Amino acid sequence: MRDAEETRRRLLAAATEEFAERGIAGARVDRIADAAGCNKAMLYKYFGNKDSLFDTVFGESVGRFVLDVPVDADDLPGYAGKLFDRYEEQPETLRLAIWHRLERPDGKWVTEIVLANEVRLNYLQRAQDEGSLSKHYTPLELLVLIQSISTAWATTNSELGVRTTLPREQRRGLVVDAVRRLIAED
Amino acid sequence: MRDAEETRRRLLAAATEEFAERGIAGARVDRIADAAGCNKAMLYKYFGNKDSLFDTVFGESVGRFVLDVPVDADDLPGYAGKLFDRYEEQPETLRLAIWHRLERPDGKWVTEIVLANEVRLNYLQRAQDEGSLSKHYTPLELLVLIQSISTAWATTNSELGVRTTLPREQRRGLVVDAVRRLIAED
DNA sequence: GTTTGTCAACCAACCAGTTAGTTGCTAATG
DNA sequence: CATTAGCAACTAACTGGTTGGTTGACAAAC
Repeated sequence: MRDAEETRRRLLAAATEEFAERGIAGARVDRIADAAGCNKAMLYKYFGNKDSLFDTVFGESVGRFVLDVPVDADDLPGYAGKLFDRYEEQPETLRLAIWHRLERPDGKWVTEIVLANEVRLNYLQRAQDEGSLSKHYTPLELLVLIQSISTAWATTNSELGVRTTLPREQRRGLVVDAVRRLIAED
Repeated sequence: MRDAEETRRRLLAAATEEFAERGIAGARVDRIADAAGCNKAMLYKYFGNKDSLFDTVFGESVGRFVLDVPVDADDLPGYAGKLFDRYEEQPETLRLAIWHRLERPDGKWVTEIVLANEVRLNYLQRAQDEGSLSKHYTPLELLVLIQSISTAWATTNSELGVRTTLPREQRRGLVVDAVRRLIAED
């Protein structure tokens, strides 16, 4: 106890879980403080208010994600597979991103995402210039396609009930195969 | 005034807009009643409570969607294009579906979706049996892929800033082309 | 007169954010 | 070493406003 850094970390962890599960409007500040085993006033001291707490949570989440899954322009199917793995293992990242998109329509751009996108686009552009990557799609189009395909299973409505019927390895296989097909030279 | 059916319809329309924009937790019952030009009491009389109002809104939304965009197993790229058009023209449907998935984790299955999926899967299966559709992917896999690709632009983070830079026809073209590539016989 | 639709006012619970006061650590002082 | 002043970490209790949901009085239609 009485360790500011540690308290801050516990609050952030609790907030990540709460926001990922319930979103901004659904999250309860009291629940976060309780889960972190400390008082609400600490939360306001360290993070200002609910909204900026979410911003911090989301920023850190994106930061971790970018570090964990660097783009590999010379093996996009493999890159898509790694994205899939990451979304399977840490679904909070994706949930936070979706909450952010839905609940912050006019929200300013998150610098972490802007930078990550620039880096990715540059890599893809270079790979195309070097001839190691098909030019059928532009870098932007590729990014959009890979992003959506790697999250395809996670964003499918539960009524398809696939999470139980199809094993993870098979779902991963689809993601990798689809991206391979898209960038295949004909 | 004094038209029960009309009042109900106005409430439903207002609720659709409110829920699509703010989700279940973020929606405000008073705002819905105000926007419908009637009193909160009517809302509770017709729909019971906030949650079941959302259920009604979502069910009707899915129903309309299914009627508007019937599956065409013999022209999946065209089908994906029509899905894309529908998501562009009436984004509420997709937003409601996402809110539903996020805020109703343990929610029972929506019968409208279950039925629609069965129909779609059957069509795809039949097309494969008849030989008019590639068997590279299973019907389920095809459905998941088409779904995710047709919503790719709508679910991309705003930081790519594509909504302004790329014209709609070009974004549509990507969706159609990607599906065409996926089901092409090699 | 009875049924049905409408509404303002109301309520208890809840919620984000604040405040005034307490606790425990540390380091300067003697 | 013992005392204590200062300060950051922490807390319980409170506040002002909001929210989902209800009620009872009234009005229109039949």
